[in-house]
Parts: sequence; structure tokens; C-alpha cells
Amino acid sequence: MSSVSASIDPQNPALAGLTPARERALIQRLRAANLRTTQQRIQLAHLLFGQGDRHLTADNLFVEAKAAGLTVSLATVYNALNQFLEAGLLREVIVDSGRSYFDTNLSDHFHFYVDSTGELIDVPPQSIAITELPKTPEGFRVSGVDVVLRLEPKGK
Amino acid sequence: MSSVSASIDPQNPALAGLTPARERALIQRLRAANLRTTQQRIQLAHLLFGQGDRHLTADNLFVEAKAAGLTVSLATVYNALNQFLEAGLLREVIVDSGRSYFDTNLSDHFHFYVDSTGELIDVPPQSIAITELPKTPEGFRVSGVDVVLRLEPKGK
DNA sequence: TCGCTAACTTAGAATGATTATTAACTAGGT
DNA sequence: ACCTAGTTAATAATCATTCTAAGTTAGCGA
Repeated sequence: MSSVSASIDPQNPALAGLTPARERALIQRLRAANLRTTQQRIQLAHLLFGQGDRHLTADNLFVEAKAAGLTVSLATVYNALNQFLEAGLLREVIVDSGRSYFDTNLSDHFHFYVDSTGELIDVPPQSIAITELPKTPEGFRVSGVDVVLRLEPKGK
Repeated sequence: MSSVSASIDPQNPALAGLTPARERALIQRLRAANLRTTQQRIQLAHLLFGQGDRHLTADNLFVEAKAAGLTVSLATVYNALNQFLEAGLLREVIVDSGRSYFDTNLSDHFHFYVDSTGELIDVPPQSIAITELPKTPEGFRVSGVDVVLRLEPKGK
């Protein structure tokens, strides 16, 4: 077996789009991030980056990967997510003490968070104008500005 | 033993201020929140509310309580914090997937968060002006607006 | 003041998310 | 084709938090 191509379930729509061209693109992306191009990383990257902006927990991705017929362990999903995060291919969203969300939308934006369902919804940056940021404490710099609008069903 | 007063380590400054008058005030506060006035709750409330605005994790408070010579279990610290939270005596601050912070400052405000140390710093509300809030999704209402300014030591 | 009972506290077990360990496997350079 | 450092997988370990069950207590009523 000398082919580099990832062997997947062609029946499964989640991986249906992993064409040779798509695979080359993902490989480039991983290489650019200084990550070895393993089958697991290529396939997970395809799931993550092949469907527009996504908000996933590690478990979400693991379940999705298994459903797609991938050979991957939960530990590898965690490793991959953390490596992608470190490499700047993903962003972390902290809205719930207890689990981490990973966001494939790297552009400047904020979030709605539906506590009752765990659903995250992007809010475009121009929807929220933050003016008059306070002076940063001595010796520090602001590395990120997180805005979370928590949502509850209307008839609280 | 018919006295209601909590027996504490009088040597310890953390509990030095728990005078009978202070205790009556705390009892009123707990009663008003429909919470039974147990020794543990009175003493934990004293630690929480007797030192201005505070940001604590459950473990922070447990360690502080033990250091002050209190007879209290970690489970009770968790229970008390959750009950105080539910009763509106505390607010939760989510800045770190992995642990919860409890904030005694109930007024409208935001936070700096120093990732490297776990330190939380209040930001007065007038420092951040949010205009143009996005339209809330159908059937939901915004139950909270959280703004976190993440800080890193300057020489990143 | 005495008792009663629901509420509370406790120690330790259980849970859930995440990280660590370590042996087997593989990408990618030689 | 070969080597070796980097990667993966299974599982153990860890950490914060919640649960359980048994003993204790607040607070009400007689």
C-alpha cells in the first residue's frame, strides 16, 4: 500500500468531498503549519474545514469521524485539535466550564451561546462595536477579546 | 451548646471580623435568599463577602476555609457556591474550560483574565461600550453579556 | 424546652472531559 | 529500501465536579 490517499467510506457524505485535489490542498495546509501529513490529520482536517464555519467539541468530532468510518482514536482527535489550535488553524471558544469548543472561523467575530443546547452561533464583528477599551495593566498585552451573548429560550 | 455563633480560629485574620453583628447580617442575607443558616454557610459567606470583590474557584475557597480552621468539606464548598450562585449572591465567570470562577461583584462589569496565572481583574462597565448588539435569534432572549479581555505578559 | 423531620454535611465513590504513558506504526529524509 | 523522530492507539491517570448514602442539624410545632 504505497498510495498516500486516505482510504475512507465513499458512501459517507461527510467524506465524499475528499477528492485527490482536496487532499493535496489539505496536505499543503498541514505542511504550511509544520504538521506531518498523516491520514488521521488529513481526514480530520477534511471534516473540520470542508463544511464552512463550524463549532465542535472533541467528542463531536470523534463521533463524526467514527460515523464516517475513519480509523482514529479519541486521543488522536484531542491531539489533532490541540495541534491545529496551536498552529492557528483553529480557535478555541470558551463558553462552558467543562468542555472546549473549537471554531474553524478564524476571522474576527463573537458568539451567541445557547446554554440549554450547547449551540454556538457566530456574531459578525460589525454587530458589536466595542469602544473605550480600558487601559491594559502594566506589563501585559491583550491577546484576545471574547464576547459571548448568552441565550435562553424566551419563555424563560 | 445553644449558641448560634460559629466557633472559629480567632487567631486567623480571615475570620477575625466575624463578630456577632457581622454574623447577624450574614444570617439575614442567607435567610433572604431562602437558605438555612448553617455554620458552614455562615462561615463561607463571611470569607466570600467580607473582603470586597473577589474571584474564587471552589478549590480556592476550600483551601482558604481550611486555612482559617473551618470544619467544612469540599463537597459542601461546591454545594454552597452553587446555592449562592442560584440565589443570586454570586455570579459565575467562565474564562477557562476546566474550572469555574465565582465573582462576588454583582454589578454590571467585565473582566481581564491573565491566562498564565489564572488571575481575574474587574473591568468597570463604562470602560467598554457595546453598541449595535445584533438581533437576537427568534424565540430567545439574551440572558447575559460576557466580555473577557485575555492578557499575556508583554514580552510574549 | 423537647422532638421531629426535612434539609444539610460529609467521605468517598462516580463521572466526564482531558492529558499522560508507552509500545507499535509511519512519514519523510538519506 | 532504511532509519528514526514523530505519530497513533489503547488504556491508565488526572482534575474538577457531582453523586450517594449515612450521619447530623436547623427550625418548626407541641
